[in-house]
Amino acid sequence: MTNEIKEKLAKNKSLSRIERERFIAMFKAMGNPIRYEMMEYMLKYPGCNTANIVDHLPIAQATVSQHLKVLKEAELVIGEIEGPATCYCLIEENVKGFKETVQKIF
Amino acid sequence: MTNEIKEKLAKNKSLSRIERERFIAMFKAMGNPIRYEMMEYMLKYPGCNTANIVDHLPIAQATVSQHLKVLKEAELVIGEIEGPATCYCLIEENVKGFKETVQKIF
DNA sequence: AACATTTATCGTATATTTACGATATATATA
DNA sequence: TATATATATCGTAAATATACGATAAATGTT
Repeated sequence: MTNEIKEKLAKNKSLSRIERERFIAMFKAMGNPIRYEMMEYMLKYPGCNTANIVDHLPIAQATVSQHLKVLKEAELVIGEIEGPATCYCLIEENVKGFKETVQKIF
Repeated sequence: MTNEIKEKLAKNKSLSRIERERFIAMFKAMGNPIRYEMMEYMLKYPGCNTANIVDHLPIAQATVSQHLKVLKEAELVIGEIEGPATCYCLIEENVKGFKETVQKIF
């Protein structure tokens, strides 16, 4: 089987209900300017903490925390407790998976 | 200049404010299960009309029309009037552009 | 011109999202 | 143990999204 055919088959492989829901939740999570900015910030400053993000954005700390929760629930981002602070990073594997799925779909 | 370097530069090229807003609007538009389903349906049945989409979904015609408006405003979809009906298609160029941008970002 | 068909828009109810201040929680330090 | 610091959660107000039925608008047909 040629690689071309393999690729076509791969492109046709549809997502399970769960995968699909997670994929859509990722779109939704990134479809907000504040959260999009957060993603970019974490890409640029991996391991940044909540305070860093708050300083970088024009919204209150409580709101930042809420947006972080959305990104965490979408499994795009992980927060690791480090002392009294929480350090945030993109979940590279999942971001990669998201990007791959975007290529397959549409 | 090697292709590798060209690619890296391309990856660093950031979006203008307008491009960025459009990109985020696309995420938002696709971050809804009904609209996501519509996109898939149009991919499968390019040129389908509103009635086809209504038949395929569990929501009222008015709501379908509203969701179509969102996809149109996000420039992901175009509707061409054909007699009394409107035929819908993905805007392939923009979908392609979206996919490319997703690769560049994150 | 009257009527049927198809889609968009209007008005509106409900749900969800977004934002904030206040407060709770959790950890580090004095 | 008390205090300071960092973050999450709660309660809530306001904005936006989602859904519907009713109706308008646009086109094709008789």
